[in-house]
Amino acid sequence: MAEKKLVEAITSMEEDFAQWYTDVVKKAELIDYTSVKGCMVIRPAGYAIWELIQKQLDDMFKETGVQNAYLPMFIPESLLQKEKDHVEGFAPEVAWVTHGGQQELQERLCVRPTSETLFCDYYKNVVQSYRDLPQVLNQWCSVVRWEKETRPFLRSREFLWQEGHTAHATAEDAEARTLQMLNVYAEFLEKVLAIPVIKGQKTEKERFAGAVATYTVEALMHDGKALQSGTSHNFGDGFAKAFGIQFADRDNKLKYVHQTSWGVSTRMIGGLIMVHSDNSGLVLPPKVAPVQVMIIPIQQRKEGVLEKAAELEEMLKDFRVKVDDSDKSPGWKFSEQEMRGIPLRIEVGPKDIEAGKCVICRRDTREKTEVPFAELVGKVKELLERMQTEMLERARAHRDSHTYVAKDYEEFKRIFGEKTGFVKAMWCGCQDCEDKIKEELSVTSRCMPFEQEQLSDVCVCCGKPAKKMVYWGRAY
RNA sequence: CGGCGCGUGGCUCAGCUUGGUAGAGCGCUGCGUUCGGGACGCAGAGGUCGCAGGUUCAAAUCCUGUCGCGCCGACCA
Repeated sequence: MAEKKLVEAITSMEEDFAQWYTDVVKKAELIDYTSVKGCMVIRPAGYAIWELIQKQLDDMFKETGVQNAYLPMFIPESLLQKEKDHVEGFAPEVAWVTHGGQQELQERLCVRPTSETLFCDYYKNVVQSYRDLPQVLNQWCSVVRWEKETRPFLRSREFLWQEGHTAHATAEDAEARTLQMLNVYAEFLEKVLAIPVIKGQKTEKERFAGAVATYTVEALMHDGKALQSGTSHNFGDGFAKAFGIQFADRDNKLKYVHQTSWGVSTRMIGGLIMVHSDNSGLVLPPKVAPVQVMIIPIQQRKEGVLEKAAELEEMLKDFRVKVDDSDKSPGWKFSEQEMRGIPLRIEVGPKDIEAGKCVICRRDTREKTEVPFAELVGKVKELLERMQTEMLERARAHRDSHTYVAKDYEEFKRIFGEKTGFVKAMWCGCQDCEDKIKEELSVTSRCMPFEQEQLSDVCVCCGKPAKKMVYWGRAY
């Protein structure tokens, strides 16, 4: 049976994907616009998702020895300019503070677009000996990048994120940490957000400003576009040299530290929406659903109905559960539950109470199950777990069925002309080919995956000997 | 920064061409009837029409300027 469209207020994704996205975000009450372009109110429903992300990710960080800290929001211009590539990368989009009250500042301050320079300035002071290493710090904060085009969660001028910054005694330690954090991101995205990712390295063209290597986790959205969902950078000793971060090693020689940084942002919430949601609204994986179960009483004014609903709520208190006892009609409540992406809905009315059971309806499949009250807790647990796994499986199946292989440029062009998704193709390693592909097809290299395949011996673009297999795609 | 579109109750918009008492639907408040996929009746509240000039007896409407927002490009998480 075709999917029944129940909510007229949401534009269908087939009709207009961008509008669908905006509708879902608004209807689920995740954000509200404000009078400043690109600056969003993250409403309670949206912020609760972020809190669940933060909590689970923060736990994973700490298991690897990360400590949290907080550094200032302002960076003096002179500090920002110490690392040349870095400042060139970010200068076009920084916001500046020029006045304190009425008085013009002697040195203007940039609102952090990222905090490498501040961490460097700090590490320069606290790192003296190899005994002070490694430094493994993270901060949860907001950063500002003055984007021209903005979209809720995907690209806002101020956004929430975490940025980890580490300093190590050796290049090997720094590289190991860079990859370790990338793996944490990949695991988090798959296990918690149910978003499958491709792990790999960015090409030189797509690398972070000032990094020697940038690793990424790339996800495929429902419309076939790619979303860079998390990055981890190895800076080598470039920043250390620019900022003078040196330590005395065991051999009593003065050496520069090797650094990394890694971050994910509220952008992941945008990914969550574009991977799982449907034409009825938001669909959330249970692990990041602020409300996992909504109990909807039917004919709630009849004696015993609300009492039963409260009883079920108490039985389910180990889950994030709520009762919708507002005086809206049941149909309204069903639609609300769906727009807000609440994984499970329990319907309970006089008929059920008499029969000693209730109805559970899954958000993702809309599958309804009748469950005796005595089996409710076990069934809810089972359904939430199943939903979490099946959402990942479905997303993976979608990604795999939208991943293509191209062996020559004609095929490459034809695929991007006809389809949307990832295309795996060989690459010679030169930026000219990347530029040409971007120019002609608006397609960029997403990453050189860790899992390499030898699809052919020559570059898909120029025909010269190939160095790497690359995932290509159109990106958000 | 270029292209397109839009600023009128909380929301979506009509009214503007041709100047003349600010409208509708939804939402909101109260009361009553309803309740297994966005129920209904009755009674209410709510707007200096983005902002600033100008034209006019009279401006949401015409003119000039300005600010802001959304979408699409280029650039970027």
